[in-house]
Parts: sequence; structure tokens; C-alpha cells
Amino acid sequence: METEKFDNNNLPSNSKNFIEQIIEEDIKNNKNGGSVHTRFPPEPNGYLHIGHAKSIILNFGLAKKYNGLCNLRFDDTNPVKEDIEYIDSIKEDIKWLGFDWEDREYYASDYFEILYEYAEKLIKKEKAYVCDLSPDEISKQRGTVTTKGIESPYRNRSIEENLDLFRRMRNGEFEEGSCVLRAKIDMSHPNMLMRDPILYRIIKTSHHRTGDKWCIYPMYDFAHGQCDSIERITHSICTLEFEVHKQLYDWFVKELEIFAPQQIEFARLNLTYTVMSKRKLLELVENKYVNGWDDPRMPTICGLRRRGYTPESIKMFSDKIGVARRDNTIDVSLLEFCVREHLNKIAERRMAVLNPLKVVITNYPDNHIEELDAVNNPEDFEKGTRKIPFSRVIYIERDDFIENPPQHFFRLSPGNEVRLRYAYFIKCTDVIKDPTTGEIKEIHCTYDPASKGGNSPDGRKVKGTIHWVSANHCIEAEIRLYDRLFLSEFPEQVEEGHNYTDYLNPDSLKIIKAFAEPSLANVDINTRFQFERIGYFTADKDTMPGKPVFNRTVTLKDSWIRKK
RNA sequence: UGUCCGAUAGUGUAAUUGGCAACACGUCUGAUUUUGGUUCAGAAGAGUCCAGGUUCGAACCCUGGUCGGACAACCA
Repeated sequence: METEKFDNNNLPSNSKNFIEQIIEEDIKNNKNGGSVHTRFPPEPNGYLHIGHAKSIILNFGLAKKYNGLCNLRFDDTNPVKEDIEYIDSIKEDIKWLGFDWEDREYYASDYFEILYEYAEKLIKKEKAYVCDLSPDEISKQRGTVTTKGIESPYRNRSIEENLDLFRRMRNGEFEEGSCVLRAKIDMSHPNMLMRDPILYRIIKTSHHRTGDKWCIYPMYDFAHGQCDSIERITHSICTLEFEVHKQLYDWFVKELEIFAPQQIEFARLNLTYTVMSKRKLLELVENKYVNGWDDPRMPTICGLRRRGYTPESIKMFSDKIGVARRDNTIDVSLLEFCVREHLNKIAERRMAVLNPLKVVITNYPDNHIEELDAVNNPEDFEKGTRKIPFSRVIYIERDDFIENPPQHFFRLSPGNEVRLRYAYFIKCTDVIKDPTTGEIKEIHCTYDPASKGGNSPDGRKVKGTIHWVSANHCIEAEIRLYDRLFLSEFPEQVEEGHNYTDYLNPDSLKIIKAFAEPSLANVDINTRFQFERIGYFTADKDTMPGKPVFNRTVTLKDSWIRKK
């Protein structure tokens, strides 16, 4: 019997998603000579998000799997919305994810001349005409999904007149909005996109790549499919909303008599507790709900990167969510699982106390300092050990001490013994409170000198192990505690009279000062750590020498908090 | 009152293409543990949107419904 191999998803590796099934069928039938050529076609008008990551991983992944190639192509057909800033960020994000388009970096604007030729070809075939109707009139005459449209009075201009008008459009003789080039298809077509769609419009804005060479620009629908065709894309993979457009693209391909790519649509990614539309993401940035596109609360790739996510964890996530055609909303907890899974293996451990409580070890000699050994990563002993200073006064986490503990609480409480990680067993003897407020100011403990390193020679066991830092040696670190951006699981499902921004989580960012072990004083930006018993943290780009700033990527799983 | 697409545990994705509905996350229980982390062992949870039909046999094929989504920018 054949042994099944398992991938990340633990599904048998011979289980294929529907796109792989189509491609394998095409290869079997020797379609396009059995070759596979995909592309990732972003518009440079925003930053990439985790949904784009799914598409990037799919397109580059498919090409790799079937020995093909994947192009990067910017669909830059609208100069008023697009910007070089976005091009740079998109390229950076794809590279960071680990994909390489080599020399195949293309732009729809590279093909403007060819596209223009295509347009003239349609005019000459009496399949396109210049229409002088106003935008408003065109919209009205298009009809609705249930009613037919009306033919434009300019629909039957002669080839010569259309050619002349279109050339004059190109020459800049007309004002923006005064006329457009339209395909001549069918104003009563059940598919609205087939009702004489606009092919070219006049935009007198300089383009980030072609400058002022053009004042007419092709619409996306007239560019996208033909660009795929020009690049000989065999499998043109896109999201479901473009399904209706396929009929139009096929019409262009047929009328223009050019190579026919095969379009395959899949369902876009949605995530709980966040929004994914470019428009909303832009609003969050512009209205300062977040601090820029790379704010660690954003589902953007640069946001996730700054948050501390690894490319590997995003790829693992992409594998696990699969590819299908039905609408889906993935629980963010799956994304969090993936990053914990990876970080557990690669992140070195450190100790940091986020909410300190002073502990005086009364039987420990004053002015004495010891250097204790701590393991850098128990999942990877090759990462070695480091020294941590220990002394009479330390800080522990305030949550790790309860004066009157509930059942099954096995951290510190009066009379209870716990282990200080990598140090000693300690026992609480006194609780010092503020006489007026009753707040616990500090606690006094005694330690067992024989338990050095964390084990007692008499074999005595303790239930709890807590982290700590030495008061005289620890450093101060700024910690940014990030949480989900929205309170609502489905912020895009807006109730009457509300806006999605009403569901923003006011506590999605808390900035605190923490005490950290001295080895954290100087860290390289983007280094990821696990702060033991707390979570995974990444050194933010705001880190300065001696002044580290850490972003919380994700907390550790906590089965105690659930028990409570 | 249109066209197209979709529907499988809470969430996703599978089911050798008509043959015992599986895997992951999540949830719960237990073991191990110098992180209440990790690891390990186990459990609960769907009878496949509904109703018919074809078939020895249907998640899969057919018919009719229901529900959800996409489409009416000189956006992509």
C-alpha cells in the first residue's frame, strides 16, 4: 500500500485544491504545451495585506509546483490613484515573503501602445466607438440588472469618424469627461459588463511611469485580460468578484484574436476581528485610527512584519486555510496558532516583568550578586545558555502573587513555595501594604540556598515556576501590547446606523514600561523573543541603543486564564 | 424581480471522482514539564441546506426549492 505523505495541513498530499486539479488536467491534455505561467497583478494604490499574501503564495506556489514561472505585474491604469510609494512597498513585501519574480517585473503601462493598437483594431472591426455621452448619461442608459439598457446615439458613427475622434482623444484635443471609447457589444445583455463597456477615458494626469505621454488611459477591464494574454499567462488566477468579467475578457480575446489565458477564480480571504478592504484600510490610516500602514494592528503584510510575524508562519497559515470558491472567514486564532508554532521553535527565551511587584529575599546577603545560567531555547539547545544576575531584591509579576489564592493557584502566596526560574525556591513570609490604600507595596520572602538552579537536593517539588528580574540589574523597556483592532468578530457586518469604525477596540494598544533582564538592553531591530510565560515580542524599529521597544506579537497560550 | 456563483462539525479544508464523512484550528479531559508554554494521549462535536428522483449504494449525478454571495464606477 502506498504510504501517504502529509503536508502542513495534515491532509494527504495527494488531496488537491480545485485549481491544482484544473492545472493537472491541463498538463495531462498538453494544453499550452503543458506549461504553467501565472502572475500576481496588484494595483499600486495601497499596501498589500494578508489576503494578497494568500494570492501571492498561491500564484508563486503553483508556478513552482508545476515547474512554471510567475510574473509580477502592476496593473497601473489609473494614474490618479497610483503611486510609486506603493510599488516599492509591494515589491518589498513580496520579497520578504520569500518570492522572486526575477526579471519578470512588468507594468500594464508597458503595454499602453499595444493596448492602443488593440483599441484601433476594434474600431476598424466596428466593435468600438467614441461616445460623447456624459458619465451620468452613460450610467443612466446602461439600465439595471433587471432592465435593459439604451443604445447610445453615437453608437453608429463611421469607422473613419471613430478613428479620427479616438486619435484626437489621444492627442489631447478633448477635455476630461467629454468622451470615451466604448466597445460595441449589446446594451440588453444580461451581464451588465457587456453593455458597451468603456474602454478608454481621458485623464490629464501624469503617470508615475509614462509621465505625460498619455492623456487617455485604458480601463482595467480593457487592460487586464490583454496583459495576461501578452504575457502568455496560462492560468490567470483571481478572486471571485472578477468572475462576471470573464465573459468580457473572452470577448476581447476573441475579437482581437489573441492568446487566451484561462481565468480561475477563488474566494478571497476574510479574517475575524479585522477588515480587509483596501478602502477601509486606507481610511484607518488616513483618519489616524492606526499609526500608518505598518501599524502592528493592521492586517497588512508590513503590519504583520512589524508585529513580529514570520514569512514562514504566514505561509503555514496559507497552507492551512486552503483554496476554494465558497465565501469564508478564518478565525484569527488560526493565524495566531501559526505564528506561535514557528516562534516557539526559533525565538530565544528571555525574562521580562510587565507589571512588577517588589520582592525582598530577607535571608539573601545584601550586596551579593550571582550569575545564573539560563537556557536560550529549550526547543533548540544549540542556542546555548546565557547568564542572568540574581540579587536580594527582585521583581516578579504582580499577577504571580495572590494573598488569598483561589484553588489550584500554584504561584506565590503566603506560605507557599515556588521556584524562581533558573534561580531558587522562595517562600513568602510577609506582605507589606500601604496602610491607607491596602495596596501591596512589596513582599518578603526567604530562599532555600540549596535549591540553586531550581532544584532542591532533597527532591522537594514545587508546583509553580515564575519569572523574575533583579531590581538592581534590570533595564527598562517600552512594551507595546497589541490586541485585536476590532471588538466585533465581523466588523464589516455593520448594524443599522453604525459604521465599522464604531467597533474599533479602544484597548488595541497599551504602552507600558517593563523591567527586562540586562541582556535585552541592546537588541537588533526585528529580533524576536519569547518573554517566558508571557508571549512573543519583537524589537520594534523605534528601538534605540540601550532603549529597547518591543511589540507583542501574540501571547502564549494560557490555560490558567481560561480555568479561572 | 435578471444573470452568474456557492452551500460538508463552532471555523476552515478534504473525501482515491458513486463505496465506512477525514484533517487542522478551536473546545474539553488526562499525562509529562524548571514556561499553567511545548510535547504526548484521549474525548465531545456534522450524517453533508431542504424535498424528491436515479442507483445495490449519493456529500458527489438529476429535478425543484431555500439561504448566502457577486454584478448597474469615465475604480481595480
